[in-house]
Amino acid sequence: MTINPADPRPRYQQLAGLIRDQIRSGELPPGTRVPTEVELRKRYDVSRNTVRDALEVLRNEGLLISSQGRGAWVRAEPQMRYHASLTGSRTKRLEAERRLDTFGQQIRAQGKVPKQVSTVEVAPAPVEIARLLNLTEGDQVVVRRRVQFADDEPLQLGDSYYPLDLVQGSKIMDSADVLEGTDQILEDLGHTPTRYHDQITWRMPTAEESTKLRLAPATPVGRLLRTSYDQHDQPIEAYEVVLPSDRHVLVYDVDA
Amino acid sequence: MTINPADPRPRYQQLAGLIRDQIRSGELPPGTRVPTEVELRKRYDVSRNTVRDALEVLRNEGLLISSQGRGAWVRAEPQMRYHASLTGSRTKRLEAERRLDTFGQQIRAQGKVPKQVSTVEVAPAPVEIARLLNLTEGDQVVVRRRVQFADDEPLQLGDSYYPLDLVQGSKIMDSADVLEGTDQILEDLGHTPTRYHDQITWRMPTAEESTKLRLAPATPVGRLLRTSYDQHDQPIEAYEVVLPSDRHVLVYDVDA
DNA sequence: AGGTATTTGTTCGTATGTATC
DNA sequence: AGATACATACGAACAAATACC
Repeated sequence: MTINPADPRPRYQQLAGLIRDQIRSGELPPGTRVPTEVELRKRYDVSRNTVRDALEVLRNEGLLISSQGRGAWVRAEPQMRYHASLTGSRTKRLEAERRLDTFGQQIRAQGKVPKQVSTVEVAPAPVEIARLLNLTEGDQVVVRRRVQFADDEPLQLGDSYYPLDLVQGSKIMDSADVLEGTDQILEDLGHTPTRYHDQITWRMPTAEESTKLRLAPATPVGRLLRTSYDQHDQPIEAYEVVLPSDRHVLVYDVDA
Repeated sequence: MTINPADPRPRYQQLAGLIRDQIRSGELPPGTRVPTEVELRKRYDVSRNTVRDALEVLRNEGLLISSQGRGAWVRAEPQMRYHASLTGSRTKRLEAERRLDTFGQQIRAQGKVPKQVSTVEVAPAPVEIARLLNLTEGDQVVVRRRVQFADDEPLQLGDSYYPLDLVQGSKIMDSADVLEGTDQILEDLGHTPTRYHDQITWRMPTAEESTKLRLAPATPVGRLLRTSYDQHDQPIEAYEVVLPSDRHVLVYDVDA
């Protein structure tokens, strides 16, 4: 594999393509060191700047991470698997069917130490949330915001919204960690979650998210917006999680 | 506002910051032409390459669009959103994921004209696909690749992989559009899809995806990898869709 | 602890190509 | 056709961070 001057694509794009293929094929597995700029320069007979342009393309695709004085590496695969749902007959309910809220258990199951920093406030509902919870824009909601860590690495940002009159005075309004899980508390209040409605989108992070989650450049985030309904089919919670692409996979099992 | 050599940040980052602020403040509204590289070079007294590095940063953030011979502009706001899966009322059925294959119906339902360009080939299975289909790496699979459009706007890239001995000689190997849907054909072959296993990730697009999907810079893509299982719980298809963030929302309804 | 080599990051200069006006 | 503007590509030098002895 070499750079072909007759190829209509620019050299740096060709080179980016060659390296990308090596990553895809497994020839350069996640975590591997990429040859240095000088080595690539020799191997493909282009200038160092052209090598740099190629690597820049791959950095922007999120395939590589580089750091000054050390080198460049193929970015590692996501570690955290979210079994967001597990339904149905054949698989009955495995332990995977858990509220995302019970974050600690999922992290411990993966051999890591969970930590979270929570705040609770009462605020007017944002439009989108109000609509999901059948409220009028500006109605008060209780917001629990959490930054969640595994082994002191930030993993995700999770905000839960509850209609104020539903949870007023309950433990949910306590910013301390709720060990039994918020679902249990909702159930104690007479609202058992029976179904979820999930909307998944993805985008580039805001500067704030970037900081809080310590994101590498070119790391997009996923957004899972889950609405929970109780036994009367009333919406009782809207849960928004922001998930860095390099740390998560969402998994759904669905019956046809 | 000028570049300050004493500032610890590199010049191109400073310049990117200055221009970014002008965009944020509305001084450079969406759609406005950005000064040419040569003008910026004079105004801020840096080299043209440094100006280019700054503009590159902003292009990667999605704030600018440039085109050769014409100039650079502040990017205008995005367009339409497409629900990759539509949900109606609440039902037990997980209608979240009707087959994405029945692409045409969904598009027509939104008053748009569907179109798709398909190719079919037989190729060795990539590692990840082989694993999902219970094959050995390198085993042959049939690959149906589609670029799907709505009103001549590209919406998504969808590749289906089938074990070769399962579909050999069937209509699936015909690159013509399969009007009844590939699920129907699989059923005719004695394999009824009964459950799906979905994995969702997101990342930055490759240059090729960017071109095929006509993506604006800094538009991340979602990737849905769906494995279908038949009545004997044998994997019969792996389906990979690449979905631009500005055109899709994934929706799942899940029973607790 | 200290110094040197290595490696990526920044910045300039320069030339040429290609698309657009 | 000519001018303008962005794109590609090379060379060069130095800075900054890291690794190694």
